[in-house]
Amino acid sequence: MSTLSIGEVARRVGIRPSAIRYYESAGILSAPVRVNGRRRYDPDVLHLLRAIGIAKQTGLSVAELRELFGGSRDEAPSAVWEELARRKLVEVDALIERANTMKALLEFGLRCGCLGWDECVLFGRGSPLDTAPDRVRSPGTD
Amino acid sequence: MSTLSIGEVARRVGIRPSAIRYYESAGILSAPVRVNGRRRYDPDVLHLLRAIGIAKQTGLSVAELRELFGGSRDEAPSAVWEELARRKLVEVDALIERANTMKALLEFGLRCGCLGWDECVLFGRGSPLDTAPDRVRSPGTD
DNA sequence: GTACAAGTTAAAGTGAACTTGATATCAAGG
DNA sequence: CCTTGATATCAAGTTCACTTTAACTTGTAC
Repeated sequence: MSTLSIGEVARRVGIRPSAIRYYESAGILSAPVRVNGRRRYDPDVLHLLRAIGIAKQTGLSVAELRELFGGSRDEAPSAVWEELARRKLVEVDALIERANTMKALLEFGLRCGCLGWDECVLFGRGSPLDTAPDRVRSPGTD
Repeated sequence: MSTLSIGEVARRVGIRPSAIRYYESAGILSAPVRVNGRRRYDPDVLHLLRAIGIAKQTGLSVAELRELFGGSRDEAPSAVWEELARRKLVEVDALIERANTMKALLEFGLRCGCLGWDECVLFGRGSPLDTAPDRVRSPGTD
């Protein structure tokens, strides 16, 4: 029915209209129907925007969002799409692992009551942090 | 022993010397001993920098890193520190949940072979994305 | 019909997190 | 002695992801 204004959509997903226009200009969202020049959205866009929100929060860049969500969505996922999705899946797994490490680190810091962080086993030999770094999308690590 | 040069440290943790100087100027790292003006690091800084790396990847800002890691580390965690750590723990849990949702989303997209994403149950009624957004540190969502 | 809220565009501005450039210092090797 | 390479400082530049501003059009309320 394409009944939602840009303001409605923005309000419902908790972002600003300017962000929606930006996503459109960035090729993440396809241009919606217009009535008298105003964008009119189908309610389906709410799901898409929420998916985009999740993806952003799990570390995907706008460029990656375009690759993942920018397709016309009128055809089945392509081989290129699958490639990216598989790569991203690996990275999301890595993120979950690091988040769990961070959780352990915070919990230990809260629980230990030790003589300062210097003494924490988490920062010493045998620490879960003692392994080589293995980062996701970290800029300037070339 | 404070035997590592800034270049050595950078190389070992996989970041650039400029990042280390930046962390120092930002109050995340305390200023190390200097020999002839050059920074000399104790190997312990490697653990700290790896912890900082993990924290950054789980969404903490430089300001938060300063609060968490910027202390002198010569005293036990303060009440303020505990407050922040507890808050961050909740956010990290939320991040893990969202990352799992993203994982499910990607796996579904890879597995479904449906007639385009429009048809995916993930984007329709009853989707895990159908719930209200609940974001962490999202800018401009005021 | 007039005011006002909400929409439009293009261009410029913003904040975070570093990086880069200019200039200078210093230790070691040939 | 001189060049090389790593380091130092400080200011300015860069990238990303939006937001804000300016100038203008529309739909709705009074």
